[in-house]
Amino acid sequence: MAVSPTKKKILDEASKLFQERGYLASSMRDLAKRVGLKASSLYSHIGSKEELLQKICFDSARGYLEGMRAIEESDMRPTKKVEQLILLHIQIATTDVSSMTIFSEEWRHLSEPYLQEFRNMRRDYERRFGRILQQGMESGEFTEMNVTVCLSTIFTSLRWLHRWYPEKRSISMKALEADLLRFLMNGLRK
Amino acid sequence: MAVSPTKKKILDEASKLFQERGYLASSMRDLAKRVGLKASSLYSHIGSKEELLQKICFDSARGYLEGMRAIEESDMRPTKKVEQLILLHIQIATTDVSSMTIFSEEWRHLSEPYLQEFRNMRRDYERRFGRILQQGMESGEFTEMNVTVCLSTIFTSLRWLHRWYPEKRSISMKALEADLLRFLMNGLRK
DNA sequence: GTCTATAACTTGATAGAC
DNA sequence: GTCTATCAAGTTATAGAC
Repeated sequence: MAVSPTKKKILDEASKLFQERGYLASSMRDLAKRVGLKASSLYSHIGSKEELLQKICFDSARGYLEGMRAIEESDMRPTKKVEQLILLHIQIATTDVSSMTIFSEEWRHLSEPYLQEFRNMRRDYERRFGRILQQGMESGEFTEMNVTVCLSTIFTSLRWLHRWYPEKRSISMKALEADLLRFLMNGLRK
Repeated sequence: MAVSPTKKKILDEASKLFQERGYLASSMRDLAKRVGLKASSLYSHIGSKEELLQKICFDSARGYLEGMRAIEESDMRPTKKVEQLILLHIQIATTDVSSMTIFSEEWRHLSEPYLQEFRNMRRDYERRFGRILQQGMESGEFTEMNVTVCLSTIFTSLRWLHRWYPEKRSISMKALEADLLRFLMNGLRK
């Protein structure tokens, strides 16, 4: 299971490169240059360009799903669960910026059957998130509204983090998290 | 200023194609096939592939900026202004789905000097939107929080519309707009 | 493992006949 | 205006020497 240092470097640089330019606009020559190799040498460590995208996408997906399971199994109120889920997204976005971007936007360049598999995992996650929102509405903690609207709004608004974060550090991380969490929880309340 | 029917068809199909697959993943041969021509024939009507992207991006930008100006010039309260801006976004997203997507995500494939110009227009729009939010906080209509956080959250959450809308029609357009508006205005209130 | 060389293919765009 | 033919450049990936 130990990953060689070169392979790790390739994966790290690929994450950054795909984030900056997008998967399609990133060539294996660009990647090799950043790693300090010729393009052909990359293939001693990896099988293909898409394999890199697959690894990034599915590793990220695993992170979300594990976090979701831990929260589901707890006996918190829906309000607290949603708070924890939002904090999970924020934490992933701020600790692993490049993967988050790729996970959010580049996954559609996966080929089958990976594309289908990714979509399934995503839908599973969304359904489980939606179920918690539903519970919160039924228990009267949240205002009644279309679950898909809430869900999509929360997801996409958590997605801007990965664009914004690497740039400005004028506002402290803690303050940012607090304001974002407050805005979204505010949106749900009665 | 009249655009020939063929040119219009090329623009329309380009919008749809770029939205579905992304700008880079769309080839001129794909586009030609949809239009019902050979790739080389496209160049009797347009100058280049990027010219299509430019037109889509800047036409969209114009729509937002015009809407912004009308709202700025009115004498509504900040709350009402923000409501109107959100409705403007919803309206653009639901009437011109493909352009909205490209405007949101594909603009970065513009080359200079268009890229710089686009960024400037975007920043201008964001600043003006931010100023209204600031006014609302100062007047006590909105809760005090980081303006960039509000702004980015509102923008990106309005952006999911263009992914969601073409698919599901189970919820009526009016209900959707109402819930989304409510969620976001809720997020701002004290 | 890394390199050079290259295969096999796709891309945007052009030339020139009709 | 549309076509066929083609160019020039770029792509992922492989072969084989070292």
